[in-house]
Amino acid sequence: MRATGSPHAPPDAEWAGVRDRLRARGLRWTPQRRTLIEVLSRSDGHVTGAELVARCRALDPGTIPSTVYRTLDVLEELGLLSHSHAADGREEFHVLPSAVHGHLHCISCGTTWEIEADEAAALIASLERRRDFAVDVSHLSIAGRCADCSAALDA
Amino acid sequence: MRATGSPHAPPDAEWAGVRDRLRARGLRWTPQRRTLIEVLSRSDGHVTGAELVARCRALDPGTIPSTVYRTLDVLEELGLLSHSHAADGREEFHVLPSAVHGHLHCISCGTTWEIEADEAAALIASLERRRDFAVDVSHLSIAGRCADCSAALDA
DNA sequence: GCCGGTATCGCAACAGGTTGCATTTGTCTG
DNA sequence: CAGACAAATGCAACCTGTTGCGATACCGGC
Repeated sequence: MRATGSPHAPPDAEWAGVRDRLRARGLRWTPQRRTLIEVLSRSDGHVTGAELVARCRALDPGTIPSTVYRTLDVLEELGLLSHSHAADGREEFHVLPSAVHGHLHCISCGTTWEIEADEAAALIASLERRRDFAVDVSHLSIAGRCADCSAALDA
Repeated sequence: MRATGSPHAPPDAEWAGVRDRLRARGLRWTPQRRTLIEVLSRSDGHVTGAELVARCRALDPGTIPSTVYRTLDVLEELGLLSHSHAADGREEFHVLPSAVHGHLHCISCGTTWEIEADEAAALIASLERRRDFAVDVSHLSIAGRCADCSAALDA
């Protein structure tokens, strides 16, 4: 069972093209990158950096963290990934973002939800207009308490 | 030169009362906490955790980081501080928040600005209504590019 | 002014990430 | 297919915080 990703570009095609996309930019296709791509293509939704390192190590015990993090940076530049920070500041990666979106984090239960760009459109427009500030929506991370946790707290 | 803080409660009065506020809760007034309060009373605006540790060490070279961070947690519970995360995930503390507010971080130059709660009111109300999610505005941190950096990038 | 309970401290180990640098290795060219 | 250049890797050290635990020292009560 795998996420289907964006309707326009099937994920497998995306991943299959990575090699050539890298080369086209003068970047290289290495075993370490292959391993990470393999992990990512099986991942869905939100994953922390540490989690990705762990999964790479499962495929290749020789995996070095700094290599993984550097490769993640590269893939983010290619647009295959976006990252934000969870409520505690840890990195959270989002694979194959089919649409630009931000995240909602519950500080009680730790669950994450996506928020679509249009949901934050008013805020973004206001900041753009009043401060000439270009918001990076994909990095937007909002902390708070979800409905369930609020209810539990009242009880 | 020192920030004047909230109009209702002059900062010095706030800091002077900390000792009693701690004791009233069964907490203690220790030399280490005194040092940190001293540092905070001279700080204005946004400070990173590491910066606070460094300033404490300047007053007392024997300062231990974990003690500082634990004390910061305590002071945050008392409402004397709030913290959020900069665009890179590092902790950023805001001293004596006179009003609940979020932050704007430029990913290019690293500058931070405050945004008032009413500026994000539409977003907050919308999340509250549509998702029953209670946003923690003081923890809200928005990354993007400021006017100056956008202009510089075009050139 | 001493005493005892417990909040706090200091320390050491850990966790997640980043950085600088010497070495290795993809990849392009001929 | 060999050679050379630059991109990536591996490694080690570092940075910012966090956590567990035994030792210390606040502080309220007698």
